[in-house]
This record gives sequence, structure tokens and C-alpha cells, in this order.
Amino acid sequence: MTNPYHHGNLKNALIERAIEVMDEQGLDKLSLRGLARDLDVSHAAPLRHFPTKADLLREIAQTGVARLLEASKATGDAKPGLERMRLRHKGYVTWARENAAYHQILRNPDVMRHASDGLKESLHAFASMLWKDIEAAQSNGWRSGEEPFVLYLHLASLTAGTAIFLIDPMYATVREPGLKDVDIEKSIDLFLGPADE
Amino acid sequence: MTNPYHHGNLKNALIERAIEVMDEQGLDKLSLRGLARDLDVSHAAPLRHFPTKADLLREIAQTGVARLLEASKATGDAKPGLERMRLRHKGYVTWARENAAYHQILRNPDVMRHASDGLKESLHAFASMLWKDIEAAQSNGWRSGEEPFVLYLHLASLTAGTAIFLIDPMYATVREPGLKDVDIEKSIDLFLGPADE
DNA sequence: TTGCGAATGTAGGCGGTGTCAAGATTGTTT
DNA sequence: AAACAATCTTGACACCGCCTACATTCGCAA
Repeated sequence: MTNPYHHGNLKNALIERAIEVMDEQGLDKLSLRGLARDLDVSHAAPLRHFPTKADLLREIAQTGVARLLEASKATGDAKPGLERMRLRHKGYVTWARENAAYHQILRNPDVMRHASDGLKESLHAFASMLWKDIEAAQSNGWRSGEEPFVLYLHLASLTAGTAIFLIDPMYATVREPGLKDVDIEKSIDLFLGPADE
Repeated sequence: MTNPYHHGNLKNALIERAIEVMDEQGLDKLSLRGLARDLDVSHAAPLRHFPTKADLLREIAQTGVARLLEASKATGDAKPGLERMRLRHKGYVTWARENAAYHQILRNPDVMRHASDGLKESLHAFASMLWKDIEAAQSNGWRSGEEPFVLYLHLASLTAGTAIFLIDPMYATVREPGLKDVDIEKSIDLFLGPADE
């Protein structure tokens, strides 16, 4: 029972194995030749499906953002306004923590520089959710005097920064050891105000 | 007039050229062999000064953080408390924007994983400045009811996040085009309160 | 001054990588 | 059945980090 000439599902297999490798060994240990080796396929076979390594990473990034969108939309079904923003923030942070591989790819400048249209659309979709959250909260009286422009910058920075502060090895050295999930919620509450009881 | 056998200042030349390359072409286009080529030196010469590529990146990272510390200490001579925090935040963000190469290296997981002691010390020094700022501001009545723990997490996340939101290509697609420096100041004011007149 | 060790640079090689080109094999359509 | 497109293999090229052995130069001590 030898390997068939055609793998049959090589493209998906490459993506799946790539995510495994990234979770286990990090982005820089990922190589097309290594994937080909793992899947018992010649070293140039992956090129039929991904002309360049960046194309593979782009595709992975896209499914990663899709997962984020999916999770965010689920929480978005809750009551609009402040509570939804809180869930969104929490959702992003836990998504980033639990999907280190995706998060790492998304933050790779070389991958993003030539982002695909689909990837850009997904990111825009996420951003517009934030905008709507802000809009709804403001019409409910929350920080109604502030410019939405500034609130968006602040919310996006805080959300992205919280995730990175919790994940990035650089910040690990200046992170308090006893950090708990409650503290993260308290941190976002400094911006959103205390949760409704 | 041929090249002398000994370059004379190869170590510094390597560091300087490395920063140039990173600013022009990014971290992944940086190679020891490429640097050797640029400096008209044999491909293995850099190894005398940096046994491994990570050692070069570590050293660059360290001087990068040193520059950040230097700039921060200068602003820290101002009146303590809220105003100092504002300057610190602004200083970090502009540092990150103007030193993309340093910032990119600092955020490389593989470089940070085996950070040198000096690098860790520099980071700790920066963190302790933030702690002191918070302490001073709280003793002046600012958010005196909150836990310093949470304030630190919030401030660090917001600062790091703002820099990344402004720099990272990933966020470029969801960034408002007409973003001005004033908006960044307004954003931090949402946390610190309006500046004293 | 001479000599010798340490520092620095060179030449070559090993295994790894991404990517290209030419050919072999298989699936699909007409 | 034949033609065609998709897929995979083989081989090559240039690049990379890093290792070893050797050459040159510097600096210091006898």
C-alpha cells in the first residue's frame, strides 16, 4: 500500500498541519518543505496549491479572522450597547490567547502587506461591529459627548494592546505574575464603566 | 587600494547596517550573509562578533530599549503625576513610530524568548517608571479608589496597543485615514482625564 | 625588537530553505 | 478513446545559518 500519486486533499492537509506546527513550534519553524515531509509528499508539491509561502500564511490568516468573526457575531446577538462591547472585548482577548498561531500570523507585517481582499473584508467587518457598538452605547448615553472617532481609536487600541500585553513574550517580563481574568475585566471597566447588575 | 584584512569596526558597522536594512526592507529580509556582502567582508566574518543571528538581534533590541529609556527619563524630569504619564505615553508611541526597526525586533517572539539580562533589566526599568507614575498620580487624587494593579494593566495595554494600532499593517486596513496626533492625545485623555490648563 | 598568543577575517562545506522548470501521472471532459 | 487540465515528482539554483580549518593581523611581553 504505497502512497497514491495524487494526495487528494493536499491543500487542506497543508493548512491543518501548518496550524499544528505553528501551535507547537512557532511561526519561524514553519516551512513548506517541512510540511511536504510531514505529509509524505515531494518538496515542491505544496507549490501547486500555494505558489508562495506568503500565500499559505494569508489563507491561514483569513480562516483565523473568520473564526474571530464567528465568535464575535455569536456574542453580538446579546443586547446591544455597553454589554455587547464588554463581550466583544473579552471575546477578542480570549480568541487571541487561544489561537496564538492565528494571532501571530495576523501580526506578521509581511503577510499583511499584501493582504487578500477577503482578509481585508473580514477585518472591516470586525471593525464595523466595533463602530456599531460604540454608536449604540453612545445613543444610550454612554460618553455621549465624546467623538466616536476617538472612542474607536481608544477601544481598538485597548483591545489589541490587552491581548498583546497578555501574550507577547516581550511584555511577559514586565507582567505581574498573579494576573487573573478578573483583572482584565476590571481593566476594560475603567473605560466602559462598571457592569450592570 | 584594497580592503584591509581587518575591517576595524565591523561589529558597529554590522549593527548600523542591520538597522538600515530593517528600516528599508523589514526584519525578514535581514541576513548575516547579506550584511557581510554589504560591508565587503566574507560571509562568515559576522560570526566572530555575533555567534548567532539571534545575538545580533538581541544587541539591537537592547540599544533600542535603551533609547526608549533615555527619551522617557528626559520627559520624566517634568512634574510627576498625571502630566508625566501623558508625556510617557506620548513618548512611547512616537518612539515606536520613529523606530520601526527596534519596535519590530522587540515584538519578535523568538528574540524575546531568550532575552539577555540587560534587556530584561531595561524593560523592568521602564515598567517601574509606569508604576511610579501611577503611584504619584493616585496620591494626588487621580482614580485613588482603583487598584494600582488594574491601572498598570490598563495603562500598559493602552500604550502598547496605541503604538501597534498606529504601526501594524494589520490595523492599517481598519484605521481611519484622517487620524491626527490630536486624536491620539484625546484618546489617552479618556483614561487620564483632560490636561491641566 | 622579536616572538607569540589572541583577535579577527577568509575559504569551503553541510544541511536547510523558497522557488523555478521540465517531465510524469492522474482525473475530467469531449 | 483522445485531448486536456490538474496534480505530483525530480532536479536544479540561489540563498540562508552555522561549522571547521586556515590565514592574517594586532597587541603585548620577554
